[in-house]
Amino acid sequence: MAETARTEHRYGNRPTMKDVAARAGVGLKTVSRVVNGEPGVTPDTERRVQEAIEALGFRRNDSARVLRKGRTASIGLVLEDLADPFYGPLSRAVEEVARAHGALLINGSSAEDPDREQELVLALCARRVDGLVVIPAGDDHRYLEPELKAGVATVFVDRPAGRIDADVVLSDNFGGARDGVAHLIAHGHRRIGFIGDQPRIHTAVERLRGYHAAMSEAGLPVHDSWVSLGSTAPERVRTAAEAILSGPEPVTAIFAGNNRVTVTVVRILADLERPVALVGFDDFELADLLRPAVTVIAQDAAQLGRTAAERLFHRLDGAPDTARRIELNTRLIPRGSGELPPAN
Amino acid sequence: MAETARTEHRYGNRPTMKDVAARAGVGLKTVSRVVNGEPGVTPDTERRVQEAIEALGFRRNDSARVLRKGRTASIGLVLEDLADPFYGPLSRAVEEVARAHGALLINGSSAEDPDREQELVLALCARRVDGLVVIPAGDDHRYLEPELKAGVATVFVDRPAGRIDADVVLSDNFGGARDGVAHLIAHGHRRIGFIGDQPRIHTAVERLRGYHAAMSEAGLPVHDSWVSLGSTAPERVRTAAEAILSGPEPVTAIFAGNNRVTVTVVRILADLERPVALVGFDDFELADLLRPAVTVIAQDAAQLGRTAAERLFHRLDGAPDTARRIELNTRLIPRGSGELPPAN
DNA sequence: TAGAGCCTAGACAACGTTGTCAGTCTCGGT
DNA sequence: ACCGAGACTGACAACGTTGTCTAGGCTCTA
Repeated sequence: MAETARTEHRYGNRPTMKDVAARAGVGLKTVSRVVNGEPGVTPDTERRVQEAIEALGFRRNDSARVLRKGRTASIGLVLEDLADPFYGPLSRAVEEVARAHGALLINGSSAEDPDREQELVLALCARRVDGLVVIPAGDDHRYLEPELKAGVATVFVDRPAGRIDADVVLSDNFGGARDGVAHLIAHGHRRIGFIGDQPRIHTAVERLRGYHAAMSEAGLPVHDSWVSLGSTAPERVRTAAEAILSGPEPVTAIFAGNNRVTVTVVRILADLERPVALVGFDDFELADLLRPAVTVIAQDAAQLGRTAAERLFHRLDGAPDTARRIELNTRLIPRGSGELPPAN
Repeated sequence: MAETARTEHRYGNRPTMKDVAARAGVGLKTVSRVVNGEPGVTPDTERRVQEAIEALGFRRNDSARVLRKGRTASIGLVLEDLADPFYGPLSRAVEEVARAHGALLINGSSAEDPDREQELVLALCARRVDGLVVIPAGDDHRYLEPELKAGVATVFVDRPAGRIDADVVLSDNFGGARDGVAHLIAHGHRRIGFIGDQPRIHTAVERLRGYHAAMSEAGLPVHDSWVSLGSTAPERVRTAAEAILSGPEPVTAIFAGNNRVTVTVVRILADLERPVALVGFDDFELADLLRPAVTVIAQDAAQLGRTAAERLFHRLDGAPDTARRIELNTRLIPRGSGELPPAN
């Protein structure tokens, strides 16, 4: 009892079930039974084993367990940037679902780099995660084919998979953008700018498509110079915005293609004298406290994550199913900036 | 070449090195050598093996590898809430450092629940992560002793470990809060409120201590009703703020103990007629765009994460060292809300 | 041409766990 | 006293990989 644990291990080595068994004077398998709460162990034996576990500070090695059992009880999440506030709620939602299914979450940021995405995904597969939730950076996911065939459940979120048949959970980017632009039109705007993310990115293209749809449905022409797709770096957005706002036919309203663009545009408009209307895709914290408060097309990031993760575990729980495309609605939240009338 | 892969595996099973070896007509170990880029393989043999790998869609099973090698090349990060914008840059920074060291990041949210923290940490240990970065929720980490002894490098961030000797990386919470409150005092305030997080949380207590220090250094009394520690839920903060602002001796300025409190307070002050000065601990996006822009004590979350992760890998790279406490400076960013004069 | 030395390759054990199976012990019924 | 049933328990193989060790073939030199 007061006897201290003495081990013969090299430093850094951890006690194994074998060590526990030796100390408790029982067989290896009995320790395994105790550790896993399997039946068929006398209370007395169990107590001895528990004491040995306690004394040695034993902790089951899940790597070995995984090797034996085949399942890792962990899922991987690959997204663009952990630090982006849009992905916070999403990953949290995925984590909650994973937790509810007793799984851990391993995640990484692709930094919007397809090679890095692939590297990460394959590293996760090598770890034998049971499933993957991927917000794709690249547009060709054929490299995943062997993994899918091998049974790694995979769900894509926010953007569809490229050249491969897989589940995907999306927001209605087209419809959301169309609604947002239509909202500006309804408030009298005729010249509306669009500043979006890189054309490589599916959401950017879809939202641009929504913009064009709204304009054309209203019979409004679109001047090439009103549209700008590219990096969301503040400098790039600033340049684009300044061009759009100062050309021969300056716009009276801007539709911002995502939260980062919106924030930069807000900064720019704050320094401007004439009011320019603004609707942004993605809601963001404090949007309601700005003056004017920012009208947005909100998508429910947490719901995206939750839906994807649930779909994932649904697959893991057996139900083999054909790939499905789930699209979530967006919601227009009028707050002021999108209701400003045009100022010529 | 055009021959399709035919396998005898049960569905869901993945090819192993043995399968690859059989197909390539070589020994198991040769496959291992090719997969790991070890020398001593003829170009011709290597090609045959590569073809077999390709054809079968083989991917090394890292679980087995880990079991054999002892290191998992992964580290765990336990924080309070992935969705909290404060932790985004922090986890991203940890991830970057991990990546630079070829390690993956496994993370989870403790939801500020000590039991859940322990559960998570131990699950990570069972996975045999090489190291841990922990933002503690609890205040007793003796449960980690066997792990530390077994060589799991551990660094605590943002708050110190409880009842255990371990590395910790902190912001200067005391100094930062003192500076912030002193700033308000310098602008003429005498009655200053403090709304902070739960007293269980180290940072909350330290910041409160800073508040008291600044007040006492200025020879100002502190009325009990001016101070409120508790949950950061908006309703709680709102109640606290309303009490502080409406008592017999209403405050003319508020020091908000963290970003969530600050945001809620901003909302409340926006509905108020009389101007109330505000300094918040933690910077947040768009703080500069609010009117008035919000003066904050900024801590560098990314730097916290980076420092902690680097310390972790430093330990993993051999250097056994005594536990160290690293404290990072905070920075006062005056933006307007903290420079408002008192309005009686 | 024989022997040394090098390069390539494979057999085998080990990592720590779990599933299978067989052995021992106890107890109750006859 | 004996047998069968049932409850405990442990020996052993297997999971897929890597480290060690040895074998075989080749080249090079004396």
